[in-house]
Amino acid sequence: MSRRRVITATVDSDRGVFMISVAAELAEMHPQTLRMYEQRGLIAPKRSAGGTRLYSQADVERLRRIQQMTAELGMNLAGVEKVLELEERLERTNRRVEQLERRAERLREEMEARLEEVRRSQRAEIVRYQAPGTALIHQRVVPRRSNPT
Amino acid sequence: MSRRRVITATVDSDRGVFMISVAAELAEMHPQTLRMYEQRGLIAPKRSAGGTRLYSQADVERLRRIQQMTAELGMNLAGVEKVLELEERLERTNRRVEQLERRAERLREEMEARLEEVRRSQRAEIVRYQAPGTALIHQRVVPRRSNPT
DNA sequence: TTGCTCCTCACGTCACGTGAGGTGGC
DNA sequence: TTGCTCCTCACGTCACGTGAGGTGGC
Repeated sequence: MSRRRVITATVDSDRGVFMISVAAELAEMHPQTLRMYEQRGLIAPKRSAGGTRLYSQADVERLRRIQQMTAELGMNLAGVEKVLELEERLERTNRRVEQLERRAERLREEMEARLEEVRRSQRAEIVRYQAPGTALIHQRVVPRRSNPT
Repeated sequence: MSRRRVITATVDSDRGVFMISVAAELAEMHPQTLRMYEQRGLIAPKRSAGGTRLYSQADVERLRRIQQMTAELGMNLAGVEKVLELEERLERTNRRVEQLERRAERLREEMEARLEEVRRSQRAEIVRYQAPGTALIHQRVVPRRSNPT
């Protein structure tokens, strides 16, 4: 039985919490590689007051994505940069598609509702115009007690 | 004055028309590089019956795109491959956005038209239902010659 | 024959990763 | 003091481009 305790901490994914050795281990990279990536502008960790790099959860995830592209796909850093940019653009566009689809659905429903409303008011108008006719008939056939004018 | 004649030929952009030396010159690449790219699966020119590579206009454009990524951006071929794939996906998504926008506009117009149609038919109904009312009034105020029932 | 094509092999260059080496502050 | 951090420099490896070298068919 292991005596190791597992501690789960919930922190803002953008908050710098890991020093370079930890971030490197989490991303399965050499610490020096992380420094190099920063110099190349691929990653921008926070810094402590003393100048120590502090990587956030989001930073580590980005590093793992980079690691995947370089190690598994064999891409160089210029390619990684371009791909990260394109993926971001693609994600934005995908969100736009979803937004448009939702909007179209809402528009359709709204229009349906308005059509229904118009139809209902039309029926109401028909009733209103029938009612005076009926009232007239009643007036003529059955004399009411109170009769104005 | 130059005696060089400029000939403009219009051909299917997917038809193989350039031999490797011409394609290489148009793409500003070394012929050997084109052979390498083919081996790597980045480009797939047609072949003549004798086995000579025949590059289409589309092939040349693709080569120029690759040239831009490798020479200008310094990307390696793994990155080029990934970027080409992502750009294709992005383009498809962009077309989808345009399609959705057009569809939404058409839907809006169509719904507007239907609403208008319902309103018009409603007005028609009102007129039709007012008419008998008016007739009743006339019946009461001015006795008609022919009176059914 | 000339100039292209095809192919394979090999080498130079450059990017990238990583290790060494020296420094400084919890 | 130990173990981390910071930095710069340098070297090994590998991908890529390109040249050489030999072949064959319009």
